[in-house]
Amino acid sequence: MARAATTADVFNAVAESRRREILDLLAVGERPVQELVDALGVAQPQVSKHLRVLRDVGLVDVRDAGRRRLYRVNAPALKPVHDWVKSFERLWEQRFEQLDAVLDELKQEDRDAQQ
Amino acid sequence: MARAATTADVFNAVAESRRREILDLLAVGERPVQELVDALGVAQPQVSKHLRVLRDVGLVDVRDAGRRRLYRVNAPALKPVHDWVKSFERLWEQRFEQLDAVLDELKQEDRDAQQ
DNA sequence: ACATTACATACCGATATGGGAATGTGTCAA
DNA sequence: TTGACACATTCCCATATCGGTATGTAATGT
Repeated sequence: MARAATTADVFNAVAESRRREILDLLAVGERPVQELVDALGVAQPQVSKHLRVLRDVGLVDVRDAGRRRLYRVNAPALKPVHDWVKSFERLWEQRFEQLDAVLDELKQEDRDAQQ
Repeated sequence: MARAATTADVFNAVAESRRREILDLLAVGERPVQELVDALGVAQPQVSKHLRVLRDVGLVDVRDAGRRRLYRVNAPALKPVHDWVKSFERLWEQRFEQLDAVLDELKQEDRDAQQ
């Protein structure tokens, strides 16, 4: 065995920053490949390959329009990521509350010290 | 150039399913390495290496306890992922609303047909 | 028909990655 | 002190992945 296949799932597809950039651009609306190439400053084959990965995991859909191909985000495919991360939300809110408590305490001590 | 370094950021750290499993286990509470090894059924060195990656991106903290090392989640490190995904929330809710609308429409047609 | 445009795919090379096995390091127990 | 235990690190290997370049393919324009 060796490295596990990574482009096979949404988490890995999204792990690549270029692909996140692509999704960010498509979040605004449908776009042809060339626009993405221009916006990203990346060579066309690279963009097509990233789009291929995104398509394979269902993160984007395509539509033919003459000799261009219009890509768009399929947002619901991100739900697994959202749900997983959300399960930790409680934990970090807890953390921030604790931090707030500590800060309040420090302020209080500060006031006490000044009297 | 070649492949980009991937373990360097939170998105990639979390892209590996084993590491997500580790975080899930640690979400419950602090645990020594051996417990993770048992729970995951993975060899100890592999677990230690995954923990190393998680530590490097700040997703977990360690605490020495005798000859054991207790790991715990540092949830706030997940916020960048949460925030990014959340920016797409609006899009998929929109999608679901559209789906609901279509379903309602179909139901209506169904009722109409039965009359 | 031919050139051009818009994409996709194939191929190549460099490198990062994960698993396995072996080894190193520090701590506790007898 | 010696052995056992808990964990980290190192080395090796197979492979996936990314970028770059070249090529294939389909649609449009002349």
